[in-house]
Amino acid sequence: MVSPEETKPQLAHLRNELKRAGVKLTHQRLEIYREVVGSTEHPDAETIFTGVRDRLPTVSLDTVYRTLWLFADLGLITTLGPPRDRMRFDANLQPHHHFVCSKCGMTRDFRCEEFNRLQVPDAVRDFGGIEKVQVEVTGVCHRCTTREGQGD
Amino acid sequence: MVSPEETKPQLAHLRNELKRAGVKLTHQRLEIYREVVGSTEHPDAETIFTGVRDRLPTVSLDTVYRTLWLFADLGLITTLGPPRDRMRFDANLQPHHHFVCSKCGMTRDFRCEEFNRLQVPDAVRDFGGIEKVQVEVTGVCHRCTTREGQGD
DNA sequence: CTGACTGCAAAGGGTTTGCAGTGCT
DNA sequence: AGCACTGCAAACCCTTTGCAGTCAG
Repeated sequence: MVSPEETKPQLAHLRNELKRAGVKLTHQRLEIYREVVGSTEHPDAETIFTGVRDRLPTVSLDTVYRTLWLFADLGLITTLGPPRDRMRFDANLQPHHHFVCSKCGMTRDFRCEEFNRLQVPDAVRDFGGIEKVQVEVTGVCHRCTTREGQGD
Repeated sequence: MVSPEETKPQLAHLRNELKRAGVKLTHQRLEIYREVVGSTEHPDAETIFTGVRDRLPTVSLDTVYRTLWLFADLGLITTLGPPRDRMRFDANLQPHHHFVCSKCGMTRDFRCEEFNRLQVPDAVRDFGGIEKVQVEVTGVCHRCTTREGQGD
């Protein structure tokens, strides 16, 4: 958690972006924003929900979801990993890396010897034992690029 | 899809591993294995389900799930991305990379200038436009390492 | 004031589980 | 023949949606 002082400049950013998007700055949005910005872990909706309950006793979980997605749409936060609506399986046991489409979730393997040899910084070892190092390239696949702009 | 010929040596591997684990090689497991190994995309359970229906007209979706998780437990396949499926949010907009615990899903950011400068192979551009390149380090965090072996 | 926002509750969709019949070893 | 495995259906959990009252601008 971060002290209120530190998040002040970020709150100005929130105010700005919401105004620019033409949406209202509500008490809920303010507190949810403070909660997610103040957390260095990568909270799920429920964690945010629990975290803001002290300050917003009547807030509901679905408002947390709606608000977080609003922030994500405005570019104030991002989501972790590919759009993971379903579990996906991978029979490729060789070292490889991924290209993931941020629109549709399409995932393709590619091989790269250079990436296979990546050395992780020592500090990362403080988190735990390392099993695998994979590069994830995010972008928009050709199909989604083509579809863009024309009526879905 | 891959021709039956190509998957033959892999099937021997399946037979081996199942025997070693003391579980039976059933018709369903064989076909599901062929389906997932024969796919270079990263199919979800439903896709596998549809794919094996021709050969297994009465198979059920839950058997597909059980079988895929069995394979994953035996190390015959892996799953894509972190283990659990709650959506997680990230307020860190700076370029950064992730350490992810494969047991509990705990995710931590780390910064690495060298990783920020990674050049992706040209061939990857054929998949689509590139927005972001992130390194994902998978391992087991200290907490899970400590818990290992002792009764949860 | 007024339209956007919230809270409630119920629906939705992917995944898992309990149970009894089936079939492989 | 025994026992793991499968299919069925219902349960489960996270997430989204429709609606009516509420609040920011």
